[in-house]
Amino acid sequence: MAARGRVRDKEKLSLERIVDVAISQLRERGYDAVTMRSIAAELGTGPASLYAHVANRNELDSQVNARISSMAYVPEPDPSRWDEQIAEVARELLRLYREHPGTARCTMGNMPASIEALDPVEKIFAILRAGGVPDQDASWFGDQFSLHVAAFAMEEDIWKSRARSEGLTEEEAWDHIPPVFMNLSVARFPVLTSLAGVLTTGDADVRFAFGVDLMIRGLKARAASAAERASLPGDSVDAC
Amino acid sequence: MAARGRVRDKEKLSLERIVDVAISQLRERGYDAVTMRSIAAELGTGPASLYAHVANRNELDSQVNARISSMAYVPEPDPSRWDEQIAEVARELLRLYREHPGTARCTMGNMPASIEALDPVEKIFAILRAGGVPDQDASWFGDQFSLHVAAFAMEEDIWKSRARSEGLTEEEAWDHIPPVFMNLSVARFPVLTSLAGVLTTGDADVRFAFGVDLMIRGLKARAASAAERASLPGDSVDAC
DNA sequence: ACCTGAACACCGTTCAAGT
DNA sequence: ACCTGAACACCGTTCAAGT
Repeated sequence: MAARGRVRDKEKLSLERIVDVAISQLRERGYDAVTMRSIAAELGTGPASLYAHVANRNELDSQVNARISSMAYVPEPDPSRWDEQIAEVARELLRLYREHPGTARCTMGNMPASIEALDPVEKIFAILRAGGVPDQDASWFGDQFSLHVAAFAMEEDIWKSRARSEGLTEEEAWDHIPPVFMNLSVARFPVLTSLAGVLTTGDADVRFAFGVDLMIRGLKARAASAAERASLPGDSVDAC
Repeated sequence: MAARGRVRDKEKLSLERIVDVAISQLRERGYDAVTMRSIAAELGTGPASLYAHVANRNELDSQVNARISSMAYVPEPDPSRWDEQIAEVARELLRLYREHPGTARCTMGNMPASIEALDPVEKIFAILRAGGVPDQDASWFGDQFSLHVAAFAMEEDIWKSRARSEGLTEEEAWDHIPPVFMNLSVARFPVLTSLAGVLTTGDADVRFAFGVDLMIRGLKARAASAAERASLPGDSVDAC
């Protein structure tokens, strides 16, 4: 029993265990504090051992990204409410990034990640297709939508890390913002100062919902205007 | 003359010179190769000297971001074509990030940056206001729009850096993508495989224009629907 | 094939000392 | 106030050696 069950608590290294530890450390210590060495240490070995399972730090990030992505729940397509379903997916992805702080920074620059991470992507495109979104629009939307969600999560994560490293709570850090806009020169920033109140209205969730809403409404608007005349994305854009 | 003009070619350190060197190194070597030490070396001193002008690496990034942002040209508001003007601003910002590779990574997580960097922001809000966009929508749009543009530039920059570090040209790196989608299992990824052709259609500029177009159209669509009934951002979103 | 210890070539930042 | 040399406490990665 003793000679088997836990002779040593090293049960062989594997990519899976490495990613497990990486994600748990990401959550507990934040992105900057997780290193090859800290991961190796928790696994009871030296950093060199990790390189038998992962090519480098970038690939580790990519694997972390794949793991998080593969955890996303995406509903079966319901054509009558594809737009709400896309908004739901956005919230689900943000929820996952938040539940595993630090992982958003592994995502940016690592898209589309690995093949296992494509399952949720497949489902997102299934929803768009069920909703009748034209293939080309759906394709580009998937790209920009994923980027936007990841960027929001990353920015939020950096913001929180920074606040923490300055010894502030999130609320305290937030409280530093409104005065900045209030105290701007009215002569130099007439619009910004007049917007000061509204600029700092709404928490992260509201801002996120707004951004996602913009993209979904934009997609619908394109379909509507395509009904009149065939239009390319550049439409109002590559005129210049 | 010799005793004055260039006794030594160290003409006093300053934040300005440090940022100058940082940006020029960012452009030439890419984000990862620019360090406090490399900047100091080019200025003929040691890394410790920089800390008299900049608190830490994060603040240097923030200063680089401020410098780049302040270079953005934003046109005077023309109410009749505010939407095209916003698209122009997006292209101008992307152009700046591209002209100074590596700086996009200084921007993410550093918004809204410093006060000097707010001049372009003021002008963007002036265009939105001239276009009749409601204050709250304009405010949230400015936030999500800036994030989206910075994220696009950052992703592109990381992508290019990665390609370069693997000894590939951008074209070669791009060529690796289509086969990935082509060779997916049709059974597991029926939608993705059917979209393979269209997924890899369009270069970076087209994708960028598409994303920006979505956000602008979304903003207009919100105004249109607000005409019928007062609506909050959550509308189709915080139902769940 | 997998794992390891030790080393290499770096980092950002601090600090006492100089001017 | 600004600058410096030297050091501290780290990094990611490599490599010869072990199993």
